[in-house]
Amino acid sequence: MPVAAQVRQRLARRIAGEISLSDSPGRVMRKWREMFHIQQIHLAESLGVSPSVISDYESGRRQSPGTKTIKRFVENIITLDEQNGGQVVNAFQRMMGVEIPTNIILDISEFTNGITIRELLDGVRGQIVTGEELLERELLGYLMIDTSEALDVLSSTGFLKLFEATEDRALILVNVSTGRSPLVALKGEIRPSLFVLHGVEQIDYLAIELAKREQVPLAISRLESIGGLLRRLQALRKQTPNDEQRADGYDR
Amino acid sequence: MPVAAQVRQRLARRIAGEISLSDSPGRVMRKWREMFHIQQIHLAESLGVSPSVISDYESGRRQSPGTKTIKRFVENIITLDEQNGGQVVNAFQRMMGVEIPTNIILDISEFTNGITIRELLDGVRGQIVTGEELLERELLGYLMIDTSEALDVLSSTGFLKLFEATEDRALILVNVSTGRSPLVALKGEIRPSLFVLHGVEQIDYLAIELAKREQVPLAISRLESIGGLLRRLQALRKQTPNDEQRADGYDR
DNA sequence: CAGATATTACGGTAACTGACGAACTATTCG
DNA sequence: CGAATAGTTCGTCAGTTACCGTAATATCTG
Repeated sequence: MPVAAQVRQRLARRIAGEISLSDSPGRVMRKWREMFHIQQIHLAESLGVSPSVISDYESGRRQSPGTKTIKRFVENIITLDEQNGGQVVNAFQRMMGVEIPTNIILDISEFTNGITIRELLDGVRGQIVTGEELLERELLGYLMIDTSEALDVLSSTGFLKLFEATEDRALILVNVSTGRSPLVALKGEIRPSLFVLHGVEQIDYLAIELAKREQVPLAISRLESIGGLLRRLQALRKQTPNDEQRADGYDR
Repeated sequence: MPVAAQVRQRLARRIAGEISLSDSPGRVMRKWREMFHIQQIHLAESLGVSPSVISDYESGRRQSPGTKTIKRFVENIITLDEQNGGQVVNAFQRMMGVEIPTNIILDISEFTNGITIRELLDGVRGQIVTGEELLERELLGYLMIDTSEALDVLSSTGFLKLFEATEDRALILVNVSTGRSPLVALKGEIRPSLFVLHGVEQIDYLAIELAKREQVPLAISRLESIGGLLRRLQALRKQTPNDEQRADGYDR
């Protein structure tokens, strides 16, 4: 089996398993649909059903969807992403080796055409703290994680693996208190090209020192909400859509 | 989360995912029930339903079981095994790191109280080919794999990992042609305590040489069918049942 | 081959899924 | 604000699931 198909299958099994074992399958379905940046309408279209059906599942009106439904759901979200250049599947592929619990992942994507650190920071209203000289470096994607959750479930080697998995990408840490804990895990050679902290009141001096010493750009975002951050990241993803695949008049 | 719970969860997700994505969920359910050495009657009892219900699922009368059903099914087979000493879950735990496709696994279990190589060979009517001096070594479990299938899907490092995962255990290879291909993969330090080949007409001279050189006992089984082999292995598993858990008069 | 054990096949029924569509509510943006 | 966009709610209904129980088969084991 080709590698791509294998990754696809592993991811599919993972999602399907999570849905089936959940006490509220609908919530998990929603989580994954959102992780794949797919709207109900587009998913519905792809499944050949009315959008209200998706909403009924996600809201829990249907409490125990059958395997056929789950299978169609999982295969469709993955296929839709693949048709879109595999931005999410490919990003996940890097995570697969790491065994990261998906509940710490708030958002993940590759950029179809890389964007620079400067462009990303402009997009999310981020202020660079250290590493100004690297603003023109290209980012291939980003990963946004829930730091407080991650600190609970990840060991320091877990963080290290996360850093390795985000090589050449931006690691966006939200729900950060001081920034110290994640940054101290920074040891290996392979690391993200950019750290963005969100939700810090008082940034830790050691975090800044470490970022300087380890030569990794560090920025903070002072956006109000995580939702706003997410929306701005979406806008960056969309900047260069894969036009060949778009014949239906929609501009996703 | 304790390690045991994590293994349990990973296995549960895997099974649930496989069921949900299958075109015939019932067949997959049967596969796993059998892998866990649980009878329909006992599973039904544990689920609080009539045995015909299980049969209906497995035979495919119900084509798209709901998540509730899948969840209950998966959790019950795992719990039943755990109540029984975790013979299968623990055996699987060693496989988890290896990422072995489950379709090559025909049977897997730990022995609650180890048995010797001699006892196992007596039980399955096996004839030792080389390694007579090691007949009194203890085996902690066994793994039975479909060799022809394994040769298709496993690389030689895949085999090596399989060998590592069966340290102190018996590796029973069925559908073997000459025994050469699996044995040549034998290189590392960590390896099964016993190879049993089933279905060989003419055992390969190189296989014997390798087993001798690598000091690993090699035996062949001349039993008619794989089914017979499976049944005899069952008998060995049952030899020392975990009596405290048995208050219902059944002798599983 | 008998007798026990395990599994299947199937008719029946209440509850629920899978789907529609129309009306409704948020949210964003010029 | 008003339109556009995204998602929700809900009545409705045909088809299916989830379950039972019983009778009919397999499958072992002595």
